[in-house]
Amino acid sequence: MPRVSKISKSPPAAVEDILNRLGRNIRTARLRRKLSREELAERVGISRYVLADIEKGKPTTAIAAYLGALWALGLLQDMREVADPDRDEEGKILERARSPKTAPKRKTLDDDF
Amino acid sequence: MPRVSKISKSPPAAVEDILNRLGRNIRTARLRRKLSREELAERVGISRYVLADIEKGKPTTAIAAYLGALWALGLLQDMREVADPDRDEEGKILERARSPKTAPKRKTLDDDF
DNA sequence: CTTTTATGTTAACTTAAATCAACATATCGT
DNA sequence: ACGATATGTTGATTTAAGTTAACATAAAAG
Repeated sequence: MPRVSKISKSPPAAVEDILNRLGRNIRTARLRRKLSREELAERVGISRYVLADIEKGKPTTAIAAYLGALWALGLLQDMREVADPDRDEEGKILERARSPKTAPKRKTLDDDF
Repeated sequence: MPRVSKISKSPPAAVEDILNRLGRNIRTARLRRKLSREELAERVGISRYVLADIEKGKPTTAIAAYLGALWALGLLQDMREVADPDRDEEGKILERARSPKTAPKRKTLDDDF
């Protein structure tokens, strides 16, 4: 992507790690299934060059290409819970602090005077 | 990405679903943390426009932008197990079929004649 | 060894991803 | 109501992502 973002040019180590990991995992899954790059790429709908980039963990490659590879390998379901609000404990705490779900008990009756 | 791949132009429904989900989840996490698009985008190292694309689930956006958003929200660890070979049961079966890990028991002794 | 098959590398080309500026329109707090 | 902040939209610009072709090298299969 032109005017390449900082995040793509030099991603934080954590992001780079995940990217390399993902690439390796996709490669492993492909080899286990005895697929060549060309075969898998064709099923995904990309060129073999992009699949090579994916296996290398290239940051600037379109997310759909990565997800397409997972999809063609039958591994897309692993993405379903990513950033799931139900599992985002940090977020839930912050939300609760703002708008307490349990209605605060009134100390006194509304109409006591 | 120019010469846009088929997978990006018209992703399979499953991929589109995951993409929309991811976008929504990132948005939810951002709002819970009371961050504006501009604030989060700046932390990620992208423009507010790209973050808007991400929350819409745009297929052609660089994977690093998506991962950067997860990272800035403290949700990147959700990606660690995606396509993990240890959890790829389908792949493990295929591999086992090819090269049986348990050495096949010899029916007869090696030196029986 | 020889022939496939898989992958690496380079170069040329097309086109849209990402940025910025400017303005419009919510949405929120006071 | 008001002003401030957040987000939507448009157009112009830049530049690299993705494609193809061609050739090189590596690894399997015969």
